[in-house]
Amino acid sequence: MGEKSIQKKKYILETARQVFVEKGFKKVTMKDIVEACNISRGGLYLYFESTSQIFQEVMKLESEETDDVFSDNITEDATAADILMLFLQEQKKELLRRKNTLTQAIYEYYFENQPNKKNNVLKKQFDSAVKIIEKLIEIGVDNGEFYCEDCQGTARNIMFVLEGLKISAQTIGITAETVDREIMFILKFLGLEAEA
Amino acid sequence: MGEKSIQKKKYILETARQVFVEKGFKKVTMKDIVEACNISRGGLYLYFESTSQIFQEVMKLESEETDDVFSDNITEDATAADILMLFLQEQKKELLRRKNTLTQAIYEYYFENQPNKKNNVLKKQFDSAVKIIEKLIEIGVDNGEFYCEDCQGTARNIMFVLEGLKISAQTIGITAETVDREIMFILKFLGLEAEA
Amino acid sequence: MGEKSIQKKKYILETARQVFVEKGFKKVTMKDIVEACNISRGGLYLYFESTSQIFQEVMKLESEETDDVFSDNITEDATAADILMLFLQEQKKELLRRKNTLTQAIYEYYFENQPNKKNNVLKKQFDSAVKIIEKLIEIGVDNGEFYCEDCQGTARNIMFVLEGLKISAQTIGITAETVDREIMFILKFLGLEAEA
Amino acid sequence: MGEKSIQKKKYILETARQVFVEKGFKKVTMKDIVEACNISRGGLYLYFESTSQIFQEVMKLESEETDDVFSDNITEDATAADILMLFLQEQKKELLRRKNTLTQAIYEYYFENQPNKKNNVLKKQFDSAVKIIEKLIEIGVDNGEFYCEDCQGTARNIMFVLEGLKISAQTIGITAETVDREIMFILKFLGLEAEA
DNA sequence: CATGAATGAGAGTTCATTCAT
DNA sequence: GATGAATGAACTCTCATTCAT
Repeated sequence: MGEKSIQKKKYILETARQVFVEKGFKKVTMKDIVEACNISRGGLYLYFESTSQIFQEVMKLESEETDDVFSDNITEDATAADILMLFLQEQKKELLRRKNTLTQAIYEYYFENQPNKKNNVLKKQFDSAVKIIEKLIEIGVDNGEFYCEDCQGTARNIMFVLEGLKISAQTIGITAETVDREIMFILKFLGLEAEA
Repeated sequence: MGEKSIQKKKYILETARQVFVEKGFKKVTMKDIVEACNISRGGLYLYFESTSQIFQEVMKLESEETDDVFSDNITEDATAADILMLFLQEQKKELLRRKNTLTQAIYEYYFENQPNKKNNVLKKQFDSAVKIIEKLIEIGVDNGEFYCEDCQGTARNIMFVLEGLKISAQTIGITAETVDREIMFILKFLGLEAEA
Repeated sequence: MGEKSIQKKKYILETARQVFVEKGFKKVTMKDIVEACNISRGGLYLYFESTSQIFQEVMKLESEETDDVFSDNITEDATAADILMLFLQEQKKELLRRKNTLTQAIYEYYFENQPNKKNNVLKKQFDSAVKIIEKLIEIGVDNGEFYCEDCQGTARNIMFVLEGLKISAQTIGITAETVDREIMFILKFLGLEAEA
Repeated sequence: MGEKSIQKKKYILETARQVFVEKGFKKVTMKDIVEACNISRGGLYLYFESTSQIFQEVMKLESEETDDVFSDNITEDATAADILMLFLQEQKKELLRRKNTLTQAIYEYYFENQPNKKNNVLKKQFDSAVKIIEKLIEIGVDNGEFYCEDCQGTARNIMFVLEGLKISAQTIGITAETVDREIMFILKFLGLEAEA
């Protein structure tokens, strides 16, 4: 596959991403993507053979690009509390962003694909996030910033709360206040008197 | 509509429920339901005019039938802790039941319908659950069973954790241990040394 | 068939008439009529077996009821010119009445049924109208009211003009002025200086 | 759309025309046309989206092709009477042609579309025909061929008679004699002793 | 590589007609 | 007589997928 092909493939994935953002996963058809990309019907099949495959590659691209909220924004002398706060604010932004989110599509995709299967990417992301938060809390505890008896349990709890907020955002709707309240609840639990 | 019609309508709803359990909401077609019910194409349209309408009535039936976990099972001398425990165990059972659950279908339905709209039933259920748990905790605190500074915040937090577990069960998969750990985390937070 | 049955049949025909007025002939379904009559689906079949049959009976009823514009309204001492004028004014009213007319339905019905067949009722009506007008003109000529060389030809011509106006009313639309102009044209041809 | 597409579109329109000729407008389905054209169900939708659209284009094609009876057949030294006669004979041919006529379909189409609306093509054709005939009569009068007091009125009258004959041909049936008689009536009115 | 015409399966929906009650 | 539930055929329309160019 030449350079040009790679470019085109990337173009298709980026355009398709937008389609998934707008329609979720299940309702997207090859035709939708063809039309969004302004390419020929047959053309799409040269690169991909199903919406499932396209969506998988969209998610892959997404995770490659989003990667490191942390490494990008963290200064030398940031405290654990700073970093945790940064992470939570990042999540808040994501939660409240109604558009430009793949959230629904990802949920729909995982509804019918591979829950419990090995290499469930979503699970890996979840677990890795738990680990990072755990470490962070441990550091905070060591520094005397936080108070926490069960760092891993707390990290896991935080992640489930975030998941709960995420799905609620898509189904019952949540406001900035709701998120702030949950964030403050978490921080207070860690012994911080937070002002979100 | 006669008695017989009512029976048939109920039969269709129960059969359709199973279809939604198996395929979620978006992918279900009128044809799927017709075939599952073993009735004629036109027959279904005598009772319902769209999968959306059917699904709404399925949810309604569901909520009517599930209604009162509490009132049914609570004895005179149950403590607040007993009742909370009962509630959490009930949730656990629901969470782990992979089959026979409308969860995915409900999420899919709300993905494309009425988030943020008035009379979002899901939201009402969520809010009412928060209130019940809040009351329960207050009673527990008054009785000296629990320790809790922010009853409402805690109730809300519990519900978001449960939501997080619910969606996780459908996407990344969860085990009984995961649920138990979260339940214990909650109980410990309320000052109970729990044995799940 | 009892008295009650006859009443019901008449009720159905009158209600169906309205349906044909609104939708023409081809697009009317048995269901339309059932719903308009507020009777049961099976019930209609006890009396009629197709929209065609119903329409035929509607037309029959119509012609029985409309019968005699002439006999009803003509005074003893009316002149031929008076009567002709009365007839033409009657036609004008009918032509301009956009609603409550079976015209379209009748045309549609005859489009697919029996043109050229014996007992084409429409043809009989046309021919009989020509004859009446012819007689009228003859009387007028004898009385010195009209001038006319070819009474039958003129009568026929008048009827074709009226047909032309009738179909034009349904397709290109006509105004009262258009009708008046044509009536005046006819009258002038007969030697009358008409004020429509 | 390539040359081939244009050819195919034309092929569909020509085939569809035949279907409309046979069944009128209202009863024609996309399926009828698909089958007549011997193409696939979806194929037709690549070119047209409804029977209405197809019919409109059929009429357009028809009018483009029929256009100029006059310009094609009129010699240098033709008199007004010659031309009028030619026109009337042309109409006669059309009137008596029972098959291969769109007449019924056109009537049905206009029954449910745009009577009285702006750009009612049928109305424009009618009005333009009136104008042409009027001019023709004026020329004839100037040349001493015709006698006529109200050229416009006469032209309009001729057109309504022709309309009357046209609809009568479709509903009660007419013979060549009937048409001839009407043509002679018209010619005599203009002062010509005609031999149809 | 790329196009887009073409196919045909399949979903939605409506109705004429029948038939048990 | 009367009802209206039920059936199944027929129609509309959309798409995944293929294939000649």
